[in-house]
Amino acid sequence: MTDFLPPIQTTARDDAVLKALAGFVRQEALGPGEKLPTERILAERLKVSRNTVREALTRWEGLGLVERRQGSGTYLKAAVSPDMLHMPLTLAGGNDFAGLMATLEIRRALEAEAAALCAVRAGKAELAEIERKLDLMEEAFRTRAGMSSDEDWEFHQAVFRASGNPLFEQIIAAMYEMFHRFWEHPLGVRDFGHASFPYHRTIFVRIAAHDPDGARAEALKLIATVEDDLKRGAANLKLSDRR
Amino acid sequence: MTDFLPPIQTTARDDAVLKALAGFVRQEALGPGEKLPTERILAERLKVSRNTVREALTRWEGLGLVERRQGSGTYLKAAVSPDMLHMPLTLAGGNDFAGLMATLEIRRALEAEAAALCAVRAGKAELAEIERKLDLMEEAFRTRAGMSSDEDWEFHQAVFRASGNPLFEQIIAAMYEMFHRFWEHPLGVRDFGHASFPYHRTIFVRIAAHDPDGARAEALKLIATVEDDLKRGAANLKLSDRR
DNA sequence: TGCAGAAATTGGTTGGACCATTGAACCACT
DNA sequence: AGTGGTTCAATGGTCCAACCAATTTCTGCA
Repeated sequence: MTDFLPPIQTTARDDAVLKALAGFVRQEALGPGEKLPTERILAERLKVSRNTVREALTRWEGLGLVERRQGSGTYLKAAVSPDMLHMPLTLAGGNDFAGLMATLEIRRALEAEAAALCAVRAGKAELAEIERKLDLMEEAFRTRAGMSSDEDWEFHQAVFRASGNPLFEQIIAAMYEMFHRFWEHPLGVRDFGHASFPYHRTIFVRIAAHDPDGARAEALKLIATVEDDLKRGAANLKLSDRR
Repeated sequence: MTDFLPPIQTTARDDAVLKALAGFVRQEALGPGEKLPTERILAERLKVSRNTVREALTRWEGLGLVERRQGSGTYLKAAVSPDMLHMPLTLAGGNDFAGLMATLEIRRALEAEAAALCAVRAGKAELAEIERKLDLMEEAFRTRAGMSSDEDWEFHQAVFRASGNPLFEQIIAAMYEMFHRFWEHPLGVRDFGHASFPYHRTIFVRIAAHDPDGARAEALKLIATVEDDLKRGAANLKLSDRR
């Protein structure tokens, strides 16, 4: 009675185009930045309409795999392989306080884990790079008497990169815009992020000591201070104006 | 000299179409499942070609915002607002052992944080739902004498859902396929995931006790056992056949 | 040689046409 | 009444041919 019949698949033109194109990219060993055939040529070779090719490429463009430049051509933006994992995340109302807190929670998760991994895996070169970013950040903090979002971000990026897992950097990079939209306009809180400053060095110390649990704990403390700042800012301005 | 001039928008037809459509959806208060105007009507109303409308809708379809059914219409799949944050992530090369370990590290990060958030936020209803899934999983474990990936997954999903942050569930859902590609063929390890079984209940206990740090620690233990299983499996079969 | 303008290339858009699928209305038969 | 088949309009999917707009390349003059 409850027999499960999966729906059959009849036609999937543009998907087939994408699969063929992925195979082509793989065979030609095309990397990021390289140009792939023009839409007209693809349409002719694949025996489909140029319109169909465009729909397929639009999909890839939406996924950030490819960049189209009018008059020039279509270029790869990222490595593409047949077995790729696509994660289109959509956060409704990305402009309000709740949306920012949601992304911050993701950041806390990743930041803690990346710091812990970093403590296990970072070699001398990675540690030196992280410390260099840390020095730059502290220097900027002294001269300009406050947190500098750029240098701060570069420090965190260095940690993510040294985690040895490219996924961390990718995910966090995708959220960069979201974070910085508020970093630049920190809800009217003076000295926003000020409280998080000391934890940058403590994180580094725990990483350098190859103490994953300690690094994780310090990272959690850092995000907690940022979260407190945000909550304070949200309390200051009543936020009733935002839709 | 370094004046930052935002690039002017000379032509951005399909983006404009999407913005207009988002405004329309908002004004008409359309929710998931509802049908939006046909491509022909949209083309006529917006004074653009139907092809342009199609490209715009293809973008939304790729983002999972919309579903097209030939002969029927185009339907909303998720809430859509003009200020939405899209984070299309594409993770390459998830088919080898290193790729799986990389995703597992992401999962550890999210699982730990979600459990902690859950301990803070989960109400009676959410706790009951999680325990229900837990009971189902333990029942399946007893009757079939082994871990059941479906019931196991549903338990974790319930935790993510109760975290109160939709991003967790989205990210983890996108990785579901990747995890299960190996779950089903567990590298020749007998009783794969067996060691992780007891931690499911300990996680729940810590969540129910509203102990975020405890829940986080238990979640970390659970993932650690899975990681050990994987490493054991990778050591068993030499893995030299996988590209 | 250097460079401005012409020409070719390439993605973006348009309008129109036809196909494949869907779903509702209708009809015939039981 | 209900079952099944047919018709038909609506809708997304594909195709074609042309033109527009941005970019690149070529060409010829100074």
